[in-house]
Amino acid sequence: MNIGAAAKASGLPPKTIRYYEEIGLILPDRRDNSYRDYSSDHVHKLRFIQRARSLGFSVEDCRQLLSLYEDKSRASAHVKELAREHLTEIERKIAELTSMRDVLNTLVQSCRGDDRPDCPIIDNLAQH
Amino acid sequence: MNIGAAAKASGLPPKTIRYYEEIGLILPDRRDNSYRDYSSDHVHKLRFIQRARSLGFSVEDCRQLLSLYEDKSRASAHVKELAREHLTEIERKIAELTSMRDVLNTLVQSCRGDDRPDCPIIDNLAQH
DNA sequence: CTTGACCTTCCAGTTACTGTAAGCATCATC
DNA sequence: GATGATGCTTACAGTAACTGGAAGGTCAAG
Repeated sequence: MNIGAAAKASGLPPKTIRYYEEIGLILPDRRDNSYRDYSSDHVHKLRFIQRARSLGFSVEDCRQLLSLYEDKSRASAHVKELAREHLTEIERKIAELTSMRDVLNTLVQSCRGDDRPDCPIIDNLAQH
Repeated sequence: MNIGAAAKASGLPPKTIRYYEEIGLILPDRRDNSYRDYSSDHVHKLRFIQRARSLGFSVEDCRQLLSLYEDKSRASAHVKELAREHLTEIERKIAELTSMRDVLNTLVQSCRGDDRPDCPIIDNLAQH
């Protein structure tokens, strides 16, 4: 399967798939014309990565997850540990963004937003 | 004031302050010995930026905000608009992360996490 | 006069791609 | 067989916002 077809099948852009090859994540075969050749197993793994990425796992996490996926005898505790660390990190980000949102919301609410120059948002930034 | 002192006063690392000079955000004076020299106004602006960055504004947003801050006659509507766009973006990110968290949470809950190989987390990544 | 802290510049690395350009390969059509 | 449209190849540059490190100049204290 050419890279274009693999892209459609996996939901990833060709550029991204080439990038994954460059960093040694998914290494396709090559045809005589030097075209990349993706098997259904390759595509399966690409989709695996696509899904993990959509859950916010880093590419290095994906590498780990793939190798855990390959290792049919590994303990599920290992996977769970990775997922839980990631979950913790996501929760940290949510908390950070939520706190930003609350402050910003308050500031935006308090600004009249008319043609006059006085602005509680700028004032707040300036005073701290 | 040397960069080290400006760093302490603004809460930003010296490296970051140099970077802000490099991109033309805060341009300090120079002494004869080529040391950077920060006035209290410079430090004030550095703190302004630090605060805006901590609310998640991009560096380019900070540039805009600084120029709005400088322009004493600009309409507050202009500032509010910028803040509201940023707020929208933050809310989008929160929604995205929350959805990731929910899925991950479910998966982590459903995985026993023992020494056996079967793992709903990996299964979920693989099946999609 | 030396030591240590602080300053300088410059270059490379980070994350995960994305854009662009120059140039083959393939395929459908005439 | 020629042609034009895709699709493929590589290689290089750019993104955001720093951060780390190396090599070397400056300054105050002892």
